[in-house]
Amino acid sequence: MPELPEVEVVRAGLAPATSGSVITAVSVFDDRALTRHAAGVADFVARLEGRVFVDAMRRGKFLWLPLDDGDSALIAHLGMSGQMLLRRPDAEAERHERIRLHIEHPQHGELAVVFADQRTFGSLAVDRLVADGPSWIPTQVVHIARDPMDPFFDDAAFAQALRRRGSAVKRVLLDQQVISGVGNIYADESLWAARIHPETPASALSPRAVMRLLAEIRSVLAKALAEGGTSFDAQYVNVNGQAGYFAHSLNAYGRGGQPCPRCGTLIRREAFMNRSSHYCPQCQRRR
DNA sequence: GGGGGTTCCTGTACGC
DNA sequence: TGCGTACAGGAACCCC
Repeated sequence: MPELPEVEVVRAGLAPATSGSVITAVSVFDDRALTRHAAGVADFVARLEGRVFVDAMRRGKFLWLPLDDGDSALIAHLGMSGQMLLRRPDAEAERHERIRLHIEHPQHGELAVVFADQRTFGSLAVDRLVADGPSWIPTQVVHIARDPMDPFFDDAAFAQALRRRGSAVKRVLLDQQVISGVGNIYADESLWAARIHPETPASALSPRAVMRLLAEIRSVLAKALAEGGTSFDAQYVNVNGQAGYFAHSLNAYGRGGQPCPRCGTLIRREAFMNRSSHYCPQCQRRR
């Protein structure tokens, strides 16, 4: 499932091929892939064809490629199963291909940027850029908090936000308006590393525990990024269709019934927010 | 505005 | 073999 490390791998993979490329043609095969683009397919195509990508940016799980008009960008959210793939221009259609952008790069020549998405929770859109402090971000990303790898992430504001919330700390970690980029996998892994029970009220955490948690979030995300992200199946791959290796390094997520790598107690899996939480009942005591 | 539940979607795994 | 069902979960949306 694409969380921050997976989206960053995709961004970094796209950047060298897309930056400086002119968009020569756009094909939309399934308009459900444009749920974030309210103006529809024709408008989406018209706003892209003939434009040049100038960069590749990311905040949390949102990815965007600013355009040369200076005030808009192609944005992408991969949802559960979205993929951005770089293909030869004549490559056969992917199984769940929804949109294909034909681009031409001054050095690399013609390429296809393919947006494929099995569960159709992902979407592309062309969005307007607005100023956000020193940077420019799409309007659809304005409400998303900075992610913990962002140099402008405010540790003190994060701690304050947790103090104000009585919800389970895991629920708060998944709130992209408090901290972005963390999803179910890395929330479970970070809480395991920080020895915090996922149902602990955020406001009950000591300042020291909050800082320990934030440090573990950063550590887990950095390790996952270094290993190319987490792949369980073909759902997450980089722009070349290759899987990441971090699934081999998971300590809690997906390990229900297996021994905790730290103490040997069996990892517990519980329903939580219409999904699953994985934690060690010994290391992560409920307060 | 915080809190918590529901909804969207499709492929896979599993039980009968 | 075939059918039905549970499950995976990001984020918008809703009501309290």
